[in-house]
Amino acid sequence: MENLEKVRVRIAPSPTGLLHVGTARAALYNWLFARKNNGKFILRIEDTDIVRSSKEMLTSILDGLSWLGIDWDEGPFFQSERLEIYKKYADKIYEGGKAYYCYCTPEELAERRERAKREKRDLKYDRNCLGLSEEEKMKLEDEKRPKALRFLVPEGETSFQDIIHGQVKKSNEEIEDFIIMKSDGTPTYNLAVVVDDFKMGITHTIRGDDHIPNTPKQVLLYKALNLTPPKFAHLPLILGEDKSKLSKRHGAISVTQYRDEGFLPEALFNFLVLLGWSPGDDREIMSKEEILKSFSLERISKTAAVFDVEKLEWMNGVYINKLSDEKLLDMVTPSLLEKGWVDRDFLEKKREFLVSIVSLLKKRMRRLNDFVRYSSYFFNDVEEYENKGVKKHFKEDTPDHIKALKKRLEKQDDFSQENLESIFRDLAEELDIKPSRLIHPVRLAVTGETVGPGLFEILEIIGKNCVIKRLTKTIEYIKLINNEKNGAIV
RNA sequence: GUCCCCAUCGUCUAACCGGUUAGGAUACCACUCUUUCAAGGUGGUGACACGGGUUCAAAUCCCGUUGGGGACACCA
Repeated sequence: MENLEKVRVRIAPSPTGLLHVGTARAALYNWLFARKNNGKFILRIEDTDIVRSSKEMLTSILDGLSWLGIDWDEGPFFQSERLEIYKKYADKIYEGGKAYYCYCTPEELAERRERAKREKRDLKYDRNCLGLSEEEKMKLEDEKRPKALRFLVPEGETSFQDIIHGQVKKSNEEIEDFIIMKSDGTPTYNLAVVVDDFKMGITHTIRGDDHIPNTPKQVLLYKALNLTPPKFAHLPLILGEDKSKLSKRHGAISVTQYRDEGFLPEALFNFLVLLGWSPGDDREIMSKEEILKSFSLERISKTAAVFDVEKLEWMNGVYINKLSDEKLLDMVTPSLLEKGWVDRDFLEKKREFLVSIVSLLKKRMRRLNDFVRYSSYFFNDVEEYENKGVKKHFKEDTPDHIKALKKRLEKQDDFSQENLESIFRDLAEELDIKPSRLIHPVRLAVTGETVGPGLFEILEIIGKNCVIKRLTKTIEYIKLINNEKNGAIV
């Protein structure tokens, strides 16, 4: 309703790095806005910096978006394939007398900027080449000096209306004559976005806060070309724990990295959306459909948000627990294969066994990789016992207890957890010890660890043969350390 | 050095155009459950940056201070 014209938005990543979570979130908001308004979401690759762009990064971006469940209606378009178009518009600006050639070399400019900085002066371009006489220009042309095209910033003030921030104003005196065409004939970012956003019919430019200082420049270009700018919405930045803009030095920043670390796309999607937006009520765990239903640009906050991995982990745990055991098993299967704990044949024949492990471990998983961390003893022999557990639970009389237990278990055909529990408790009573004096040593014997799921459930899954084997091994082990202890005393 | 943006628990946030014991989530702590660790359940600690206005009434509107962040490339 709010727009008579069809909404068209875009995400325009540059393939000079992996898909940053900030870019991903901007993509999300754009996508949500497009879907919400029945509009189009366009993917454009800003690869005019040929040197720094790479194919791998492009793949990472495309994969990351797809993985998150963000699909695009048009594109990907590549700016590197549209160079003639920018040239045409640059010429138009030049012919209109709104731009001039600059023969200063990048080195000269950098030097001047450095000096300005040292002398604590403003580092704006000094319009050196604007005042060039015809002769001077001819001379430079004869020398075949490379030239860049600079936009001639007019006097006055430039402002724009931002959906999130309201009106933003800037005096043109603060804007330097920025370059729109580099000397190699490629456009500069500010020209390229303007031309592309116009050519692609973009109605709303939704992007990071860090672009606010660029926006007046772009508005100026729209004006110079006699075009109507799109509506702008500048998103708050995502910060690292130290409150500075999230970047490489904060560690994990790319979507693919989170994928590889065992996060679910639904969880990351949900988490990212809530970083800077809320539905207005207390809901947090929200499906894509729910989010879509309540999403609006107006509810996006202005304040930068710290990326809190702990909360992401919690949310991921919630999503993991929503999965069925079967589905979750499928998701952790690759890591089991990779570890070499199972093979194809095993997967097929022992599916029930695997599902029961998943069901046991699911509640304590926060990432998919937690599964292999917690499940080793279901697939491998226990090679060593946790040290502090040995001290605490392997006592002088423990071998006798375990021996007695082993004797009873050997007679059992029913290895159900209920039956196991009564065996343990009965025996403990007969031995006149607390059940825990039996439970803890056995857990350590069978898993090598002091913590984990309920013991009887573990025993049921591991099965009689294996449990007996491990108990036998433990009896020998404790005898050995007991002898050593006694030997040392004598 | 210049310009711009922002300001509610440690963190993410709610409180529609001024009236709330400032709500939720996470994290943390306690209790509970219990064979351990989690999960679950219950409870708790914890915030309107400061100073001026405007108003009967300000977290909310205005101004300033402070603080934080961002941008000032022939990168995007």
